[in-house]
Amino acid sequence: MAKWLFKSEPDVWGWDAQVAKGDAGEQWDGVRNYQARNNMRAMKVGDRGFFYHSRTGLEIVGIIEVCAAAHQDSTTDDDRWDCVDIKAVRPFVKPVSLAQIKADPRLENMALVKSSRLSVQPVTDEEWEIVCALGATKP
DNA sequence: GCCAACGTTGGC
DNA sequence: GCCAACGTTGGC
Repeated sequence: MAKWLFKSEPDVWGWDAQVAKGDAGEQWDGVRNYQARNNMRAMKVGDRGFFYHSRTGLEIVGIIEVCAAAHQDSTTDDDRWDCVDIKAVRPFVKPVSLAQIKADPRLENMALVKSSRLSVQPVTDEEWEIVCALGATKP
């Protein structure tokens, strides 16, 4: 099962808003970047991902699960843009900050560090385990 | 709020 | 198909 990372500015759409949606989840709309879209098209129901707060927060705050495969982004009529639905699984016991990730040599190749502007990113199984351990949270 | 890095657009 | 100009993102 593949692992991913979703970035959002908490002022726009944060972890609390995601949790409030419950198991129904919410579409991860508004992505207008081909690489991010392609990542979403590669997702399968049941895949898990990290939820990262960008700009304000700068930390991974929880784990989400993909609950619907890629479909048309309903916020646009442009059929180039797809999105998946995700739901909150559990919060991190200890949020993992960007500074922590940058300081850990095992995580130096994370897309979060290397391609900081990509809003939907793949995460390797190894990175997944390390970050969950840092967050004191069950993967 | 600033600005560097990146992606996209559009003229040629 | 190149590349300059522009807009957006996101760390600081």
